[in-house]
Amino acid sequence: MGQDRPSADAQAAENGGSAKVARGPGRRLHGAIAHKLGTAILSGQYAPGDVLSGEVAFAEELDVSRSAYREAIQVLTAKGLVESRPKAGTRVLPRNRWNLLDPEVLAWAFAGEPDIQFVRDLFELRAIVEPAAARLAAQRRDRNDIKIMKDALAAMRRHTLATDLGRAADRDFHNAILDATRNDALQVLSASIGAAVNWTTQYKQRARALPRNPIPDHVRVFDAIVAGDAAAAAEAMGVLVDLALEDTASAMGG
Amino acid sequence: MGQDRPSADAQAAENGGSAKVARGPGRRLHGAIAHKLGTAILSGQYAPGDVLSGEVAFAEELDVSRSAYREAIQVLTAKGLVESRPKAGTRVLPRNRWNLLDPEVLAWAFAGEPDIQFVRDLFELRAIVEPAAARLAAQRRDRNDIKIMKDALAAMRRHTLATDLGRAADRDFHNAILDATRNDALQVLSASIGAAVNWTTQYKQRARALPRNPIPDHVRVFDAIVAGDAAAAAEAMGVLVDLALEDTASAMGG
DNA sequence: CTCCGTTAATTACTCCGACATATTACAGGA
DNA sequence: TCCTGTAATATGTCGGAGTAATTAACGGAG
Repeated sequence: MGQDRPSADAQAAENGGSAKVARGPGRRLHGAIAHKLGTAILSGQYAPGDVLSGEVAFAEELDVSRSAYREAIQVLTAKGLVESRPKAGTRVLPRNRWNLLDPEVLAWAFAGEPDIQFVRDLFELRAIVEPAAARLAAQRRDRNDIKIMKDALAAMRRHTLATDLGRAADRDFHNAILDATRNDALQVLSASIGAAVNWTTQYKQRARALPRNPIPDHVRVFDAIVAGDAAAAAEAMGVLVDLALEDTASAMGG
Repeated sequence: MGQDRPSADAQAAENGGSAKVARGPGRRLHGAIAHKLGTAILSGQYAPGDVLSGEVAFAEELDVSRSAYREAIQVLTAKGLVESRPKAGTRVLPRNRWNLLDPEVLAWAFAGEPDIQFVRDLFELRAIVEPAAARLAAQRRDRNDIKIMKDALAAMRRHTLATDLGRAADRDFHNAILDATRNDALQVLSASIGAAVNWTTQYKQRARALPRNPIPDHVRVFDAIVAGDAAAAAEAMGVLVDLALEDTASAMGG
């Protein structure tokens, strides 16, 4: 919820010199510049160690003021993508300095062709975190958590996962589980990964036949959490993650 | 490594009006402003929903230019702490929008009195992630990984954990494990959490008698990884995390 | 010839003042 | 009461000037 989806703007290449940044609605100019540069870095267009052109040159090339350009650079710096030093210029940092779990960085990473290896890493992390979250949720959920999950599950039954409403219900269900863990750090982490991973499924085809009805698997997780059975909840969630992995793997042809 | 430790500048309060920002060496002005505001937000000095004074007013109050102030705000915006809209002003976002796993945000969170609940959340997350990392490391480590871990372990034996060199060796050991997982996302996550958690142990007293010799427990992890025994590696790492938890709990009086 | 201190050039950093834009709030009319 | 248009206000963007810091070149001493 609230996560801005990556807009694949691969058509913005080669305008023949005037590389003006495209600012969508509600997006400030410096935000658009950050998006442009961020996707360029994440896509490997700029490699770690590369130095960007000087402020004046680059700002002029993008046809924006130096202020806007600098504010964009501050954003990239805040996310660990680049580092600026007087005389040395602004250079792209090594990949292990990047805040790969930052929601915006994840969005940039999936704006273009997602890196297979990175997707694998994220799924691996998800397979570690999500079952543990379900385990905690089973131990700490209260009546209110259960009600929210129940409603979300009912909504999932009404609308299929191929619809927006269905996917929203799916998100609500998983968010309810995260809320029930009573762990802010886990919540933030899982929400970011979940959003990013879901983008991969939408990447190739949006509405295609799902491999199998996901409702029963969700119900298993729900029942285990309601029963307070931590082990069963973790196991059932593991199945759910594996299912999503298969789905994504087939969608990406891996 | 490379993680800047939070500098507890609690003395910077109440200067009687001239709230000039203190910029340490190597820290730009906008970075100092971001640090000041970031710690203020993380410490609860500004609550979610609060609106900051206008740009001109606040910049003047801090005795900095509007440009520098704005660049600092962009940093905070990039980390999900605040949101600025024309006419509405800049307001602090709800806590679940904060990028709590951002290294700088973690540093800000631990710059003052760390929130007990948040520390508990981080340890919980660590207890989930670290054993899993050890499991993967046991499956994927190569000869080079083992050599680095071995050297770090030897350094840990020479210098105790009470020394800087000893702690550096400890970091090297754990970083080597993370490298061996071959998972960038896991690496970034665990490095952030590990750094933050270590700050808590240094918070109260720096060099005090450790509850017990940590070397044997580290050796158990090392041996399991060398042997490629995933289950044993995860179990041994779990012990290590629990040990750190006890250590921190006693240090914080919980 | 090597090493070290000095100098100079380049680059980001900071400041300033003005204008543009978006959003809210208010007032007026249907 | 609700809707619409208008005005006020704070952020957003711009261009330029001057400062500070760091690197690299240079020159002299050993």
